[in-house]
Amino acid sequence: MPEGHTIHRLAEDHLDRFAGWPVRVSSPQGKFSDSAALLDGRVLNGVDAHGKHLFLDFEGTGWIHIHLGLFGKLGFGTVPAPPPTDTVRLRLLNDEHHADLRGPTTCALITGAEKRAIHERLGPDPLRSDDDGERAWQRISRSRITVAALLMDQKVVAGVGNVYRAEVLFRHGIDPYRPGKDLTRREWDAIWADLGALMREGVRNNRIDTVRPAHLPEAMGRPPRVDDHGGEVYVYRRARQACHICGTEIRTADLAARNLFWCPGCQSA
DNA sequence: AGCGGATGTACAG
DNA sequence: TGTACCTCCGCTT
Repeated sequence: MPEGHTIHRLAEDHLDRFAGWPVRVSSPQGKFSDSAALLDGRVLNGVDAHGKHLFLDFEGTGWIHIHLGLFGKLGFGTVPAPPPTDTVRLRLLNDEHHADLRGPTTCALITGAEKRAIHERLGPDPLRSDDDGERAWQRISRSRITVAALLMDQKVVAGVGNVYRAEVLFRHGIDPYRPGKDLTRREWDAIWADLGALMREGVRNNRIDTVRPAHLPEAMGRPPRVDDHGGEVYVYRRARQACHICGTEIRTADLAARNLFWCPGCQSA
């Protein structure tokens, strides 16, 4: 259940467990069998992550491109690996570890050129150290689209999903329906910096917490909810409950087929 | 047992 | 804008 922090964490986890050595590659479910046969026994050279896209570099063969979509999961374990169930799209295995991929939107063997094309259609990622928010600002500041929709558009910012969207707009007191062009440069710079900090914390903890880093107002110290997703949040999935800061009922609405959450008391147009 | 949802995206019209 | 796709989990019967 992935936003960008999950993918960057998975990249690190693959690097730690599999890089530098030959990897046994298989597709128990069958949908990736042809590519798995080409990859089996090759050395994993490195990994990359951009937004919600994960890339694994196999010596002399190409990249495995993984996108988890809404349901995809990657699970790690030690050896001996249990018999794979019939939903395991991809299994990686070495002398110490295994990794099972289930339910991804994408699991494909691609070339370097194809990988470059994917990077080109993604916006800057708050977790990629060479990226900055400038390109995103160019689009946001000229757009009549709502900031809530812009934040979810991976061509504008890569890696933000429904939880970080809701939480970052809450933290900065911005009504989700405000058009991008009505954001100030100062507001955007603060959002971009905060996304970087929150998402780095997300990579470290492997979950989304929006209590820390606590460079926002003291009032934010009130006890937040531990959501089903396992993190501490202020508005995400808190519809009709009282805002932890002002007591107003948290609202929810459908926006582009996703559930939006915000506090009408704290977030202004 | 069967349903509805869920941290997502792509495509059709 | 609607729909299809991938899987799992928790709730209802």
